[in-house]
Amino acid sequence: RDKYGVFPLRGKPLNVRDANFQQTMNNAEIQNVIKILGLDQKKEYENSKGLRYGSVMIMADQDYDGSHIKGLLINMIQHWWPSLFKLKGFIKEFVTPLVKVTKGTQEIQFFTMGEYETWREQNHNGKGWASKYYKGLGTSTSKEAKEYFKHLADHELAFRWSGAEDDEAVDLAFNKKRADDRKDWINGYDGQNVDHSLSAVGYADFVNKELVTFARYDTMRSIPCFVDGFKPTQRKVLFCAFKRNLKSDVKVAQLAGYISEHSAYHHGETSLQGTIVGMAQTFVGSNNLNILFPSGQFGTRLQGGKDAASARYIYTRLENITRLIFHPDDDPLLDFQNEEGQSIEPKWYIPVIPMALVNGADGIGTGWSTSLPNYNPRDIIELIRLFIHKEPMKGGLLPWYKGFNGTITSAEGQDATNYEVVGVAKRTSPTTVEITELPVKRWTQDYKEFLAKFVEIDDGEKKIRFDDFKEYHTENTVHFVCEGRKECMDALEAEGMEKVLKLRSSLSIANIMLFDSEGKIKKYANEMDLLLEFCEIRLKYYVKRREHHLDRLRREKKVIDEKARFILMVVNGELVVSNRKRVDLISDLKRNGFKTMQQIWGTGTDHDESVGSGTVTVGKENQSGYDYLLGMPIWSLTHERVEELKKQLREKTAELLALQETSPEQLWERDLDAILTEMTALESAEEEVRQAEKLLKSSVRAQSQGTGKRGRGRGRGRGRGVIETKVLAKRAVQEPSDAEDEEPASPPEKKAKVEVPVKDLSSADLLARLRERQRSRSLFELEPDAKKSRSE
DNA sequence: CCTACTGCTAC
DNA sequence: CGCGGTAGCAGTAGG
Repeated sequence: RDKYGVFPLRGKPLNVRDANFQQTMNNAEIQNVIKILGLDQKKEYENSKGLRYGSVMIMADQDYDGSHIKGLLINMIQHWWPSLFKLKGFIKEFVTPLVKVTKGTQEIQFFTMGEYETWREQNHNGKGWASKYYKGLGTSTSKEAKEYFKHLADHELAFRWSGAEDDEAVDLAFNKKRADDRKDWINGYDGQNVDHSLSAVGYADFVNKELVTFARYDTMRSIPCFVDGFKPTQRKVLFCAFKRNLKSDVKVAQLAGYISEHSAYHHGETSLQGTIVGMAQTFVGSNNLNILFPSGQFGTRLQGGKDAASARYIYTRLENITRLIFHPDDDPLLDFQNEEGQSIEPKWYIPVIPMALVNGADGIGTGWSTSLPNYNPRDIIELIRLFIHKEPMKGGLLPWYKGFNGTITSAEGQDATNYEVVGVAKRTSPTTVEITELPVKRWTQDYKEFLAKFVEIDDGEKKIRFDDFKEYHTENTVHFVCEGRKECMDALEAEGMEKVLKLRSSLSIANIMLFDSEGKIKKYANEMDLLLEFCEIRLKYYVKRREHHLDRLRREKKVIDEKARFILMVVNGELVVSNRKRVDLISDLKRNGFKTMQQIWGTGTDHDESVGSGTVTVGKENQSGYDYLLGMPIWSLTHERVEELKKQLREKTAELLALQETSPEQLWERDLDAILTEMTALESAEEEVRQAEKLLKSSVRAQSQGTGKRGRGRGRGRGRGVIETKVLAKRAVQEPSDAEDEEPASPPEKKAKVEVPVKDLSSADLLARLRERQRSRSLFELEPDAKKSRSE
């Protein structure tokens, strides 16, 4: 306690290299470190004299983000106190074991995966030893921590400066302007690791062997794969939704826990919860086809989804369309990964349509970032059909966002990478302008603050200003009604409403970076480049799918065939099974040409036979391979059973013939049709809700007229403890004059009971009913499995 | 013209 | 339990 000080950092420290003065001065973490060490900004240090400590030892989790944190701290010293950076033994790190193995009282710890793997190879794959992975510092117990400090020398690793290349390495990693250099840095990584068993490591080695692994990982987790459009975390969500067969609602927080457990997710659950919420959002500007259903408040366009309720209040399940897009027949073709013996999500899914284009993508990694807008699934499907019929996929696609009422057009004169997105404003009377749509990803709340500037100042100087504006938005639509003097409105119109009201924004497709099917990062010139590559791989996978299932059906048919023949021989007395030696029986079967399970399914396959009445697993206990015959219950050795099998055989044969006569292209088109049908159903349900909302809105507005309230102010922020739709419905009935959701300061007017027209009741009611109906729409049987899911 | 913000998965 | 700070890149909006 007299000689050591401990200071816990909170998350990622500031990258001081290109931060401005203000930001660094305001950064509490940096200021604390300076104060604790007694650092002097201007001083050149020849030794640690004048400092309050002789050295700094960084102790971070032994994971990628831990490496990043070490790097950021090194970066700070290198940038501000190069003399200390060079000072021998001033910066050190504390290394903790990654894996410990125990056998009785023996214990061995490993500081690198390399060491551990070597040991395993030399020790019969670690047989007889129990292994424990240390995922973070928190995995270690207090007792272990004390052990570490007792043997400090084993855990201490000093950083060593040996020349300009060390400074260059840190600059390469943290200079904001060197993203392109970092691309080469990451691509050039050869897989080497820092040897944590040594006593010192050079800075350049740290950067090139350890920090680079963070950079690589950061890019992989932030940038999606073009095949399914998912980042790894999103893929884990879908994998677990399938694994859990998520057909009935589960709490988002609970689902996140399930995913952590079943897909080797090693990060914080809030981050994961955010990913789940993002996959279920439906507001304009989010998903065109959400694969998870949002049951509860998942956020709206009012605040770009930031207004989502907490993960413990909201529920989700698979959308009906999800399994139509990620077809179960493709599952056997996927390359499922393995982590620490656990089968986890595949390298990528192979959706029927390119989901990367449908829902777009945004991501920021190290070295690379990506940005891809959304496109219309119907347009995409039309182009896919052209591809299927080997016609040229002429024309391109325009970005498209479901529910967006403005326009998106190719920017004129420019290169083909820019689009213009325009909202909607209309002069509806000499003194009125109505804004009914904002550019995509301009959120209503932000825009309201912008509009407020038009009413703020009345210095007589401003040519264009509003006296007032009112708001009649819904969750899904924008509606500002701006009132002002005729001269102002004339001036506004003359200058161009879209320009002055900032209803124009642009959208670029110049940075479409995605991982390809081989896991290599690749730049796509435009959406058609991506679509074409998708179509090619997808068609290959329809060929594969067809072959796989033809093969499966043939083998399944053979099993039924053999069973029927076997039973027939038994009941006809041609084969005696009772009271005989096992070996004789088996040689009888062989002589009669019966195939073993292994012969039918090929060697090494552990196929579950689920064709007959009893389920027999091959190759577990009995090696004869005839269990599927000899293991049949005695009561199945009847003529009736033979008839039943014959019927099964006919069905299998029909199925096989049908598939034989279907081309891969036809399979694809069939899947496309199914998606379109479901989309149509979804859209009509949404349309009903929209109509009901419209009806409700118009009646509310009619009632609110004449109250003379000003639709201006700071907004009331988040409604706490209430769901927005309920507020809407409730207010429509009880406080019609307050329906704009405004004026936080003034208490609700005390009124006598408001007469509620019948029309209102019914429209509010209708809306609620429709929402509920949409909510419970399901292709699947709902299962009352609350208890089951808990036990899982 | 340069700065600052935006988006998103992570700490 | 909610809020807020940090990284990383490319492009757009703002002062």
